[in-house]
Amino acid sequence: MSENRPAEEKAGRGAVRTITDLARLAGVSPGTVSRALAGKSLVNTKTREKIEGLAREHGFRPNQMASGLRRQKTGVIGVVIPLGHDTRQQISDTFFMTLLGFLADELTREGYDLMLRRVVPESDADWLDRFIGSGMIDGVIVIGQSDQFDRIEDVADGYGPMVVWGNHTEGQRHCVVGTDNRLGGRIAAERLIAAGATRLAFLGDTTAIEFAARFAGAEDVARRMGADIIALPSHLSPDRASEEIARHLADTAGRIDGIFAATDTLAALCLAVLRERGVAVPDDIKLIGFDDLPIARQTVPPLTTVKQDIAAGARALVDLLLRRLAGEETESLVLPAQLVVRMTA
Amino acid sequence: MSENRPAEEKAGRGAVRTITDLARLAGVSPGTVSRALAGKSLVNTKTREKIEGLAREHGFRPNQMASGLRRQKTGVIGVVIPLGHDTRQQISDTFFMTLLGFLADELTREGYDLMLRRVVPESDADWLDRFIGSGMIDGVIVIGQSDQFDRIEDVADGYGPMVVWGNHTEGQRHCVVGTDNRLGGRIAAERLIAAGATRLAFLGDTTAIEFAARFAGAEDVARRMGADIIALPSHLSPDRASEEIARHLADTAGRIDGIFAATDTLAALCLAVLRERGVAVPDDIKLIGFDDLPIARQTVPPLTTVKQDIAAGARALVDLLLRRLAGEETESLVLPAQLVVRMTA
DNA sequence: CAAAAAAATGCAATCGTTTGCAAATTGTGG
DNA sequence: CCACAATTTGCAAACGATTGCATTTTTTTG
Repeated sequence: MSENRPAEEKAGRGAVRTITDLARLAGVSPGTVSRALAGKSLVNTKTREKIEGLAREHGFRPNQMASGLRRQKTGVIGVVIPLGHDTRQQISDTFFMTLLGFLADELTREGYDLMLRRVVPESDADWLDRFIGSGMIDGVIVIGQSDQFDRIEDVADGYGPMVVWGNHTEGQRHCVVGTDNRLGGRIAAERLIAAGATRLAFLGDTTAIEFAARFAGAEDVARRMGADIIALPSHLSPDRASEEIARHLADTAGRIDGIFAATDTLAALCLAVLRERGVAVPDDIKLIGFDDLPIARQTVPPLTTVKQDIAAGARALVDLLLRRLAGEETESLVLPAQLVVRMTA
Repeated sequence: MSENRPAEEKAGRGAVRTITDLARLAGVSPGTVSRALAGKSLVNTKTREKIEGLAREHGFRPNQMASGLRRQKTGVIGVVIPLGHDTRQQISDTFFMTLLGFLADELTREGYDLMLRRVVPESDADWLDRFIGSGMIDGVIVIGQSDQFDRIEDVADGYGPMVVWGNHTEGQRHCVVGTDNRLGGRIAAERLIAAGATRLAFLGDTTAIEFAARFAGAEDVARRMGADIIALPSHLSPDRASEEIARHLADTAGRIDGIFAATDTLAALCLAVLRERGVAVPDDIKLIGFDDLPIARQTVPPLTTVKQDIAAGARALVDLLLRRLAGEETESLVLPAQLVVRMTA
């Protein structure tokens, strides 16, 4: 398998590793090879073809590190997921993972690679600067503000190519893409009330800023419509959430008739607990989720929910980031939330 | 905010960007700064502290690209998901995403960064060599062999630091970590038959090698126990799978009484379709899944399934890769599959 | 066909860090 | 106080690709 290569293979001591090796083979200078491979117009067509042929034949690809160093750009976008509260398992949260999948698609399509980093801000206050300062990435997408709003704001002042998925707050300085959580909260509460509920509960951790906004939206409507609403804090990871939900439902038994869950995952869990307790949905308690993940369609009964357009979100994140990389100033983008009526409310 | 820095800030024309800038500030040579920051023992303790102090003060971090170039290692591990058949949406497949999450954890713990790449081998035959040859990664983890077994074998001959998640085949040359799919298939079929089923169906695309092995295992048992088994091909993405399952169930109505779904996702979908058709599970048809994803606990009734230990898989992938990076030869690792009995079989 | 313009190529510096080797500094023992 | 060893430092050459500028080659044109 190594004997069927002609002499130059041995002369070059094995494979063609650098642009200089290839230049030697082609009988030109390294500069010309570089230009040929980069598709620049300054190279004679015949020379270029010869070089491209040799490159293909020897499976040569220019070293991205060296290229990156010289050009001061890497072709890599960093994607970072800060695990603020609720450390464990958040990275496998379906919503984030779906968003990540779409981001991978979009970035690939634009010719960028994706460097994924999962950080725990509590034990690593420096997480964002470190990533940015590493010199490995041309820009960064932060998935979820978690409880790191202030730190992100700080960084945004001195670093342009950053876009964040999360909640938009009046007057903030970093560029954010996200669903209108407050609107979503209003939509959810309106639906619950329209379905006949009057004593509402919000299920989720309101220290997370996105969830706080959803809760606030629901409160707006409850107040306006003369309904009650209470917050039932809960973690996101299924194992912990299950117990917490069970406890909440036991504590509030008979005192609530409508639940707005912060995510579909929580709603599905809640549905299971309600079933165990023999509570009929939607007859005894109405239930509405958030996100419209695939699971919403598969619960029994299928989940009424507030849809976030994840694909559109990913597209927007990448689009805005590229614009910022090009030096443009960009505004934040707030995506609409949309009611999806199924069977639980 | 820019006026409260002492004079040297202006002298350096803004921030401290390179090791040379910092050297100037500290009054030493770049080499010394490099050694100090790398924690080498050849530096005087006092000098080191001074340099570290300045670095912290100015938020300086050495450029990873330059460092990588010089040291010929990047500190980055590539993770690539080939989307062989069933192109669309596979990257958001829950199983892969969960595995990816654990991989991120493990790699971070070992001090590596993770570069994620999603490829479509059909339109890009060169996917693996390109990634490896980019010079951006020290090693690669391939998630899922898809239909790219041969290409992976080819590459394995010439490139050491690669580990693959997937199915183990007798005599293969690349290092693989994966569940014993054939065993899993046997376990599933045994359970279905023990629950009283005799006319079995396997739901899933048997051109994917992992699924083929699961099917083969089930066939082993069916043959031995005198039961029938047929294969019902299906895509993985929920939208397409739903219709396909509906069609299959219509076609085979009354002729099967046990279904082995290739993944929990398919099983959950299947459960929904069965419910729509008014088929009782497990009374009329027994159903068993594969993976033991969170969703298996949340279906109604909860899903009996064959568990893969994803966390252990991720740990093994990283562990083997690091050993290979250190030049060790490593054997493939086959993880056991384990029956989890819930309500559907 | 010579001169000028255009195209193609080569040269060498550069990106920022690391590291082998040499030089300088400090410490030690006689 | 000197010779010599042990520590610290500095110097300069890498790593591999890119690119402004100078130089060659080719083409065009009067």
